[in-house]
Amino acid sequence: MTTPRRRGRTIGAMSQTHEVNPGAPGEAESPHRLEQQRRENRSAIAAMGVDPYGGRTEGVISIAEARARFDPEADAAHNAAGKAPPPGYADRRPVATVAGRVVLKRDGGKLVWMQLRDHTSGPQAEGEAAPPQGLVKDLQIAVSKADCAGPGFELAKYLDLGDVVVARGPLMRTKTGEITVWASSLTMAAKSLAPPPEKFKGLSDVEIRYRKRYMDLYANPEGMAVFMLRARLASVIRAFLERRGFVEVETPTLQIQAGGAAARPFVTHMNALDIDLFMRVAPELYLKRLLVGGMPRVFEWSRNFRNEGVDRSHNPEFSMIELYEAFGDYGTMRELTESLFRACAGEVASARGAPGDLRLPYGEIVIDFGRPFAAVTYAELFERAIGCSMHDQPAVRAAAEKRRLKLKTDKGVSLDHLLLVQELFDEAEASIDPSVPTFVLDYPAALCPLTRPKASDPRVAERFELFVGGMELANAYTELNDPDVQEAKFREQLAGLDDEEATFRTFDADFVEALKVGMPPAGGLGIGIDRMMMVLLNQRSIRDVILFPLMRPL
RNA sequence: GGGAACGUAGCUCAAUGGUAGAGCAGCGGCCUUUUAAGCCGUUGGUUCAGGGUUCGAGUCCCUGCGUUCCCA
Repeated sequence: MTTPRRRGRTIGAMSQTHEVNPGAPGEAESPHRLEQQRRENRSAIAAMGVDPYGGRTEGVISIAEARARFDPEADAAHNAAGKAPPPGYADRRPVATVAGRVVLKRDGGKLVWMQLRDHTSGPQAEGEAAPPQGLVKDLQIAVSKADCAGPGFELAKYLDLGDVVVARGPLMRTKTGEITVWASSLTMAAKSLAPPPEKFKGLSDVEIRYRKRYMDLYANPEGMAVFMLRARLASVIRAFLERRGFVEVETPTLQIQAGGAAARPFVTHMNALDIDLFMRVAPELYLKRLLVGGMPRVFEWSRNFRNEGVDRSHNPEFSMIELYEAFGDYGTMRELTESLFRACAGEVASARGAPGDLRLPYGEIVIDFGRPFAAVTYAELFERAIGCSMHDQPAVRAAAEKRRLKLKTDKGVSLDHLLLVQELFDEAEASIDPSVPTFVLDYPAALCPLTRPKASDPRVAERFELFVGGMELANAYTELNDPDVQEAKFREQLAGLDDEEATFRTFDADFVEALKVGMPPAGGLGIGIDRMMMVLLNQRSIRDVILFPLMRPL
């Protein structure tokens, strides 16, 4: 067989399996010319006897690991030995096997340079101190005609940007100072038939980044860094909760009734039983059943589904940590929340290379998770922002009028005092300093019917919300455990529903049955994980912390 | 739900209503220490889709599709 000498030249008489595939379906749309050229290069590689799609490979280490293994002394000794090493000289340079995508290629004739990227690496532009947080610089490999065994050198000539290769060789430093794998072998792991994004500017079209995350992750390593860190934070959260005795459980995602939150559910249908089912909007009512059963501390990493709008801080499916602690209350939840955020911020600080510095950037601001979180009661915040007591009914109505809020419902019914308070409270929320994590405590009892009122003042419920970066990130309660009170509140809620809401909100009789069995007093907490990640990882949109956000089909 | 902006080569972006361009990628050539390698040559377009105005539309108007931002 003739070994191809130059890339791109048409290869004749090939018997390999990876020739251009004329039998592919959809003949009407012939491959793009760039894809066609890559198919030809694939054929050329196959003609060398190299499988363009590789196979099992032992001993591959990450690029970060390879960089860490570089030994300056062994490299210096090797250089000192010169081209004619003295007898008895042994090359002590560590040998690394690395795998990655070819993101840059410089063909110098008989010496081909490439930059390999994996999940631990990214580009380091001139003048920049380091690649994005948590990543090392892409690793250079050199493929020399003289030193690379087998078809490796010829293979290098035919590689396209975006191909995945495996290189093995000693770790050395070039005379310009760059740590490099001087390849003794080079094999193919995957041929990329798709034209790659711009090699320097990456992929900046946000729509393509969300729709084709597989391109985004390698073209924009800062995105990779976000998702790798998100995964580490998930581990931190689980470890934190387990250390405190919480048990991770899984409860139904498909529910007969979508309870636990006032949100519009997705509806689906089960054929076998011929019933409609709802995707859960919250795991709450099942987790509380577990407290009844005797599990003292439970949490669920819950994917919730809410059939509502999509914007910068809402995706129809989102992750929430929900947890319940028997014999706790919203005070124990507050301590837990603050400690958990601090633990996560600490992990981010370490990844940023500044362990212990919990001042994390978020857009234009810096959020300090190291200082004690601020706390203010609902009533105080209301009065400070609106200028009157929330209990002063005429003043509240006047404040609402002044702000041209609508004072009547669509049906012309005059809005109740507490609803006006609630409307005005949006303005109070907006007045919270986004750079200071702030607990808002003690909501009006009438606004949270599933929460236990304060013994000292039944007008307020033992509930808090945590605001960070201008978003509500957490919500906690002292849970109601009196079945009769719970049932009455449920019925009261249902009575106020319009016809549309009533179709998917029904009375959860079994949950009341469970409370009759007896649920210990408990604190409950929900944390919006995606929003929490936005704040910790400095991402402006929820779509930047969700791998595959919902996109309208094209 | 209301308002605004954007959609041009594989990617990143230009183009007063008047011949659709550049950089990168690609293709051909040279090169064994390159660094977004370099040098010479070169290919590549249904300007999101569909209507309309005009002698002439990437550009102006309308509708649709998609995305982003602001507001509620």
